[in-house]
Amino acid sequence: MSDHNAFWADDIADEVESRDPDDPVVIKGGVSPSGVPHLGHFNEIMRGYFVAAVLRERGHEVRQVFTSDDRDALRGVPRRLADSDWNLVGLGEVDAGALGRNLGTPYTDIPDPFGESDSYGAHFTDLLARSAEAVGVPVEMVSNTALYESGEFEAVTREVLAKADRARELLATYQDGVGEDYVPFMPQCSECGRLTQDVRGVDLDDGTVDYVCSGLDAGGDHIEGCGHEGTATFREGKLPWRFEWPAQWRVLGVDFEPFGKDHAEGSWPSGQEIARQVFDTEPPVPMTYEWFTLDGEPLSSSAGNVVTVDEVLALLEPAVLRYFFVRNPQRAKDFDTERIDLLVDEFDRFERVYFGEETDADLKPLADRAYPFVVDEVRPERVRLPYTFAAVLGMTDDRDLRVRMARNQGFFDDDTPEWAVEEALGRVERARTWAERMDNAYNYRLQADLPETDFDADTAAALTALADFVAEGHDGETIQGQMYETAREHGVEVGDFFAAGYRLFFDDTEGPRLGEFLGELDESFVVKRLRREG
RNA sequence: GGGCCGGUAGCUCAGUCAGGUAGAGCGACGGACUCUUAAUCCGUCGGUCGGGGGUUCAACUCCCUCCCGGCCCGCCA
Repeated sequence: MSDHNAFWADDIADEVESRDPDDPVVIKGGVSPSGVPHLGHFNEIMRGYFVAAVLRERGHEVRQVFTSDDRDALRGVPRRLADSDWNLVGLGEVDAGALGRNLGTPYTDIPDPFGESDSYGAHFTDLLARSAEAVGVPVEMVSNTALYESGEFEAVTREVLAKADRARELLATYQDGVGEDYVPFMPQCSECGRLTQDVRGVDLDDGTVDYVCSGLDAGGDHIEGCGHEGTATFREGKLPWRFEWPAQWRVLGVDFEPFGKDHAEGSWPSGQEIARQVFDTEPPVPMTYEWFTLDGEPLSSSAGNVVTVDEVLALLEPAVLRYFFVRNPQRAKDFDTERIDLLVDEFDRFERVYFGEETDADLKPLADRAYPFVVDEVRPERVRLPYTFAAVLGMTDDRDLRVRMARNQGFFDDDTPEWAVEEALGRVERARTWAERMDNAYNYRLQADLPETDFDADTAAALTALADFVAEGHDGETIQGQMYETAREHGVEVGDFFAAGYRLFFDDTEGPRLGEFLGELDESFVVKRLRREG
């Protein structure tokens, strides 16, 4: 990153431009469809998205492609999966045994455990593609398996096998355990479908390798092969990751690629050199991003600590999610589901700074630059209800009541466009979902029916008196004040009196600012409820 | 052991690249609203910028060193 711009994507774009690339500029990301795609995987898409957006704004034609590295072998069975509707399920709910028998087999050759897609790989690739769509990021999905099968990878495969000695020496400087017999190709066994590392001979003219199906190492474990001895073409197998990655750069003409910090010191340095010395191609502009944590813990598909984009979008708008990726990629960010309100408020502030509705000299340059890429459309008339206020509105299902309450607080007026009201109400739904999932201080539900109660005589009398007061017609603030008066007049502790009110309306001991909340409700309903008549 | 990236207020983070007297939001605390009851407004408190050394008139910023955390060096985004 040469220059210093307010927005990191401009630094990258500068560097891409300095190489004077041919149009279209190609931006790539990629993951193995190993399991439930989660928020962390979205780095691969969102980092590219912003760079693509900046480059397009500068007049370039840009392709944002995403490789599903779906010829990778299943190395372990994840603890949790997701069906095509994003329902997270444990292993017990699918045929786990079938998955276990497919260890060592490419994802595209494993049946979809849900029986819906063509394969395990296709299933999870599809989920990721739909996530990108939901966030409004158009990416071209490219199947790695398809690249092999169609022959698009055949030339690079031949190239690396022709230079096998150099490839081996090169890799050995980056990794231990690369021995004399190392061959940079993993054929797929024609009998059992597993990949194997055991290549016995290479025929460059025929484009084939002879192998023994003796399995492959996965972490500390070894996945057994079936022992079959056979011959595979260059299309029937795959390059090891360290070679496959630079091969993708070459075949797809990649100009920029972001990657996680796990690759920063491993695959990237070797990949650069392999690209230049084996594939005779210049590696893309790189960018390392830090990993997110989820509620302070590492995201992990295998451990099941994941939050999917689908889940995130149930809690906040796509624009807020995009904003999450605007911040410094070099720093580890925590996605704190307990405090979604803070993230959303931060976005709202970012937006106000952009529109000049709030002053923040530090934030202003970033807001000016990045905000238009975060929203679908720059619209000054939009209405953003503070997230926790939206959660308060979510205590009732009554749409009119929600609108009235927001109006009374000055968020809507006669000039508010209908679309702005709709979007604001959309946040109410999300905040409601949040309150329920977190079961937090906003998870109160206005009770349609009279809850079970057990009040002493004084409290009952005080409630009846308050009912009479409400029946006279007062606004919320006045009712709030009167509650203190009424409690004292009847010798009831103020706290106990509020608790009684919360019991009646929310069937709980706590809740929102009660008097003002009641002031928004239908008067006859409030009076009846205070009299415990229904 | 070696390497990369981080370590700034209780929390989340800007600021470090071009050295010039520490910033924001949230929280906490206090106050206002005839009112202890989570939506509003005002105010206050709050940091030896991980520790130490060096360069400089001047260091959060540059150099060295140490500590802590994550990651990589095991064909795993």
